[in-house]
Amino acid sequence: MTGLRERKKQRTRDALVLAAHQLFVTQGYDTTTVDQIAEAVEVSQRTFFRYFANKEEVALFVQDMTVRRFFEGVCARPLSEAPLECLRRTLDETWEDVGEAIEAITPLELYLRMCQVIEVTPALLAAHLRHSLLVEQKLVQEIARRTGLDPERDPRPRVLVAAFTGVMLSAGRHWGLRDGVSLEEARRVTREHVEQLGPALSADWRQDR
Amino acid sequence: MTGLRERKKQRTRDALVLAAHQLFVTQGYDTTTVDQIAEAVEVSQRTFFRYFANKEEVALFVQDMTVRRFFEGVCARPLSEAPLECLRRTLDETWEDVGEAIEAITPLELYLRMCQVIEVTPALLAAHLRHSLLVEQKLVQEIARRTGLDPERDPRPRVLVAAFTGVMLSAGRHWGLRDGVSLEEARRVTREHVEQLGPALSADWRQDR
DNA sequence: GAGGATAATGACAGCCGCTGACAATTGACA
DNA sequence: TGTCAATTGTCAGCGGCTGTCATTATCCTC
Repeated sequence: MTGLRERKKQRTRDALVLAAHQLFVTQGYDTTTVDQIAEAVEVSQRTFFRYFANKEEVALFVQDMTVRRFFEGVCARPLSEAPLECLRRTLDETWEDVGEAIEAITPLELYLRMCQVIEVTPALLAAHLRHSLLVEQKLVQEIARRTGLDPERDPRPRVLVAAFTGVMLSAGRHWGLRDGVSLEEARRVTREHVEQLGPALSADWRQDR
Repeated sequence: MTGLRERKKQRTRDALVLAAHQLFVTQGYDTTTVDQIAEAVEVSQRTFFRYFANKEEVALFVQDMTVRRFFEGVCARPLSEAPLECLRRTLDETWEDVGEAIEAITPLELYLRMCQVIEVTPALLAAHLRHSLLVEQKLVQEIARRTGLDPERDPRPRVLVAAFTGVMLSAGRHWGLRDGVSLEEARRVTREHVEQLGPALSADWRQDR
């Protein structure tokens, strides 16, 4: 099914991601040069840029994959579910799959530490937010499709998705900036945040949680 | 009150912002070099980088100012208002002030066109999102202060602010990517989106708007 | 299994964003 | 007016990124 050429490319790409992650995590993103990454994999700098459009991309490669998985999960849900419910359920059910997909490329612990690097590196944080926005737009299209609304005219798909992804990013950030990070902890924090979406918007916060 | 030196700096900064905006709007962000901006104001490239940390900063200078105004508006509101209400009211009441503040630096129409450039330029969009995130964090602190909650423990300030700014960014984007842009239109679109925050989260979208 | 078509890589040159260092100029203030 | 501090220009240089072209490696067919 896959020729030698194809497999070799895959291996090079994975090696670049792995080497980059290790360098970023140990010595920081800004202080790591593309030359160092390329050298670690024994390819030329030019080759690196044939695999990744820029330095950010290799740092966000795994991250982007997880987000893409989430989107695909949403698309696969039954149409009977209400929009918000659909997003929430997908979140709950994609978690294990994503964990496996990550470990196919890089050790889980390395990825988790990379998440922290992303949060504290302005350039990466910015790129991460932009990438999330792209998926957000695709999500709007999907929610509109599911509900049969025109995404250009009815603001509700936009509003729902914007609020939801805003909260998810916030949760991810809150989790990533803590000391101990684990997939389970991420899941817990994210769920907690999404659950608070309704209460937080209510007029009165008097009642204790 | 201000010495000659001070005034000169102010003038140089404004001139750089203005020249940059004009160049960005007419020939695009990526194709405009810092050298061109510096040359238009007749300063050295090195001087440009003494006024702005990077090329993005000059492009987002006015934008950032408006966001900062909004934040200050929130801080000035009476404590009696509920969190969401406070954000909504601030939005409604800062609009004219912001318009004036913009025109003190650059023609309004130029700024509006610059907003569109930001939306279609990946690097600027990313930086814009990151800057918004910084303000988001400050907003969380402020909302927590107003409600007397611990922003580290209670997720509601985070969740509310994340949802709110997410929707605002989405509204801004929806507005900026249209053909005709005006301040009034922006206000209308933003208000509409924020108003839909509650309905969009409800389980059932059956009822027509 | 030899051949040519095609794809991946390396080497090189060069642009642009950005920074450090130092000297020259300009405004502030006694 | 002279001294001090702030602002600026110049220059050298690094790192991200791209175009180009020759070289090498895989693929496919006969």
